[in-house]
Amino acid sequence: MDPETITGAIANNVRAQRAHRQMTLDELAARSGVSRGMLVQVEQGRTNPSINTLTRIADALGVTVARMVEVSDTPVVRVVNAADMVTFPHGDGSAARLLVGTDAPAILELWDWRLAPGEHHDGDAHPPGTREMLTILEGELTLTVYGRSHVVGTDGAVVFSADRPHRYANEGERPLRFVMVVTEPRETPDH
Amino acid sequence: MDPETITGAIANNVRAQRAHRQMTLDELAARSGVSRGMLVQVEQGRTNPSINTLTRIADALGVTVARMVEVSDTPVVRVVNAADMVTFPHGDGSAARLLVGTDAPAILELWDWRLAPGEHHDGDAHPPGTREMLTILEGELTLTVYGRSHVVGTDGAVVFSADRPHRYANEGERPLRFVMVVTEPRETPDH
DNA sequence: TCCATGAGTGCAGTGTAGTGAAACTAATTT
DNA sequence: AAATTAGTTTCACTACACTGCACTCATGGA
Repeated sequence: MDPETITGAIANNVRAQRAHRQMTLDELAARSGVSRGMLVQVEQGRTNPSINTLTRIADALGVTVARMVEVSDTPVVRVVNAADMVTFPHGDGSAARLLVGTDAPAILELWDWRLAPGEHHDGDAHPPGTREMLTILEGELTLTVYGRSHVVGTDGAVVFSADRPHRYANEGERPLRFVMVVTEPRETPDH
Repeated sequence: MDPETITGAIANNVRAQRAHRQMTLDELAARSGVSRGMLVQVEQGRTNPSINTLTRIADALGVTVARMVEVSDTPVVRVVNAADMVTFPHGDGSAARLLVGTDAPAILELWDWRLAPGEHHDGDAHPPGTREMLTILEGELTLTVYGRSHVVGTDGAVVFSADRPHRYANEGERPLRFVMVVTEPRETPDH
């Protein structure tokens, strides 16, 4: 991502937020403690603000810093056929399919998991903030997070923070199938 | 929001991302163009990086800048039993079940939908930024967004922007069941 | 017409982000 | 032992973000 894209997004966001609140440059300057001249430069994308400056501006506008640096993209409808999906074989009768995923503005992945009886999978510790949400289509899942185990039955659901190591296990006697949603940073071993 | 909170979040995020990719400081420095000494300071939250620096680091790690500055609050493990879920009956043989949901920092809901043949559901126009992601467990879904229809077969998946009116329809002859994820990254920017 | 308000520019001065290199730990490894 | 690798600190130096103030240029009332 080009740094100018970010500063441009910041420019748009700051200006839009300020306009939305009908604040003048002087008001925002007084409220944020950032000089008016600097605000002009930020709103024109002609500077390279520090986190400190950005934080003060975001606070004065009542929004999060994350929103300030969000690049608005144009979403479209994307259909993924079953034949095009990536499948990660994991054992005999076990596999994980990445159904569909996005990476902006919020990273989301939708997975279809199958675990044969006795099988398990150890998930990596995702970056802080990562959450996983899943529902059991058939069978019974034993989820271990934070050193504690939770049993989720068929049609049950669970949401948890995945920034720690965690394990999915099929300790039952029937095949296990569940759909999982992963949100937050993704773990593609890119380039 | 305290600037130190942001720099602390950046520190955690950068360190977690780098560790997850098993990159050394030298590798990240070479890839990002940010000096190794600076990276150490960033990862310790002892500096006030500029957007330019942040962008280069985020790029080298393959994540968005917005994610770098996100403050992660840690939700606990929450298991929802099938008996406790809220079901919205929708017709004969049709129903939507809210499996599990969160509302901070981003709204995330997991739904289990069933539509009998001939049934349909019109979704409201969600706030800007809302996305829906779903996969078909059985049957065939006809999704209409932006005035255009898309047919998604069993095991297929689709992601689309839900800030416009949209319709789920079962135009097939078999029962339709699909799991849907609704995400709304931003709360309404007012007050 | 004068006056007020808001947006934007220009500039000297200051603080500090950021660099590059060197040197120091503390684990591995040969 | 010696050599390697990764993390951390220190230091001098440069670049520029940021401030504060004083301007100009609009628009819009009284």
